[in-house]
Amino acid sequence: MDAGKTYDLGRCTSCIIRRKGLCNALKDDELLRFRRIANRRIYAPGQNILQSDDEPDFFAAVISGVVKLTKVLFDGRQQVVDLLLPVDCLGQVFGRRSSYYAQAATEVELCCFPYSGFEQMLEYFPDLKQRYLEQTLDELDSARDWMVLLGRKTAEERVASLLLMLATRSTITGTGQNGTERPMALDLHLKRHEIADFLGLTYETVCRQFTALKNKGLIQQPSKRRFSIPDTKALARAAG
Amino acid sequence: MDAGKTYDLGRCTSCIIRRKGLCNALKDDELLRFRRIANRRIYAPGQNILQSDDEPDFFAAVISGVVKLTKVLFDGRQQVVDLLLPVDCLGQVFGRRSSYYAQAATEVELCCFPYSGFEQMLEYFPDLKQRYLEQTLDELDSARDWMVLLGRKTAEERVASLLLMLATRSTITGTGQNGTERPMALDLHLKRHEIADFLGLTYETVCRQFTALKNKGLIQQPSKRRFSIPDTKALARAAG
DNA sequence: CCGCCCGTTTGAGGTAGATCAAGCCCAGTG
DNA sequence: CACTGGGCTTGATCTACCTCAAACGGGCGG
Repeated sequence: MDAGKTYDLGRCTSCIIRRKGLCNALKDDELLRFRRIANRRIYAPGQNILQSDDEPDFFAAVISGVVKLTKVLFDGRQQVVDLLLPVDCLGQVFGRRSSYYAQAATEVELCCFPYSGFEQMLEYFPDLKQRYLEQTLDELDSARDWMVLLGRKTAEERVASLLLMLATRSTITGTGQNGTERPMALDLHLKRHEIADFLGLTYETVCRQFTALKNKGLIQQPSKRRFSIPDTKALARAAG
Repeated sequence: MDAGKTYDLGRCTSCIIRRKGLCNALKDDELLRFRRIANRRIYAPGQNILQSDDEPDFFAAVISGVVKLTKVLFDGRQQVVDLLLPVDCLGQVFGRRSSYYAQAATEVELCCFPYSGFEQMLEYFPDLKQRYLEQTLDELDSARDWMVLLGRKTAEERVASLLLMLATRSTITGTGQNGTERPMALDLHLKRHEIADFLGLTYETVCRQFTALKNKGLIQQPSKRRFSIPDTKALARAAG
């Protein structure tokens, strides 16, 4: 660990994903080299990050905000295939080209690396590649879970699943310091229309399911975008 | 390449996936070591390869046949999340546990490795890990394509997409030696019910869409399980 | 403060696909 | 050969969700 020696890691030191993202696979001295090729970018809500036919130019980690990955059919039908939250990664390495659109759903801050540099780092630091592999395997798992949702769940189950997933991941929640249940909460920055495109529904249906869940007492809405989940288990049951 | 030297690679020499599977990342002398920990298994159609709650015991590559990966909801609703064809891999590395069922859809031949051995090999041969990473990224891409199908495509588009996908992958086709179009064909070993679970439909709907596609002349059925596609472009259009 | 616009909600009616229910085909078996 | 059972096909009806439409609400510029 090269104990005692310190490095000027600048913004990396205080970076909120330092201990969770890909870069956690790197020791401080290694990170230094990584940092040299990194630069941060900010995107406004709704702004495009990648077009389907763009020349790929960078690989990035999400630092804050939510990025929507969508695919679109010839006639405009859209499907959101992933929501990237802080720590998640974005970009096609190894020259692969597949047609996503990446769009900022909220204000988004990215930590970007040019492809070539990132690929060299993967080669150079086996732990980094290992980490990236495991992260990819996780994404594959959750994509498959989502396939179950899209193929087999009812509208209500889909909405419940989404809320549960977001509440679990975006842990605004105080997650009971004693480990016990405690109402979870989340801020929903997605429009009804975006939610619909993620769940394979129309926005009207999403709307109706929201009010249905509220009427059943499974969710509450203390403020405009804040939702809270009084009974996680019950919502999980409703989600299948 | 250690030219001139030959190794007793036994069955690996003639293995049909040697040049396409993960093991293609290994040189002959490396493969020798790989082979030592491998053993082949045959499964009968319908036989379970992995249960959701099994202790994971091996990692495997498909040599022949089709393996169905399915997830199932508490009340029995099923979703096939992937079809593994020759070259594809099966198994959860790095101690990850996620609840699939893997079932032989046809007679299946697997090339199996104990987890521990396989993980050591990954560590030891960077090219192997690289190859595995790329294969995983490919699977993620196709999972996402399938999400579009499940979330946004009509029944007819789904069936057309499946046929197209299988025809493309299982290349029975003579793919016109001059590169020109030529009717593609495929053998369908899946039951209507399994197809339905892959497409997020019921088997009756799948049935109706098959006859609809036949009536439109988009597919033909020369024999019981053989299908042929007279005009690939037209079917692709119907698939979205 | 008004009015506009964008997103949301709610209603009424239509439809793709699910569900329920018969027959059919054919391979395997006695 | 008839019998049986599993899978396939087709028909009739039902319904969850889509579509179309109208009203609502609140943030923002003038």
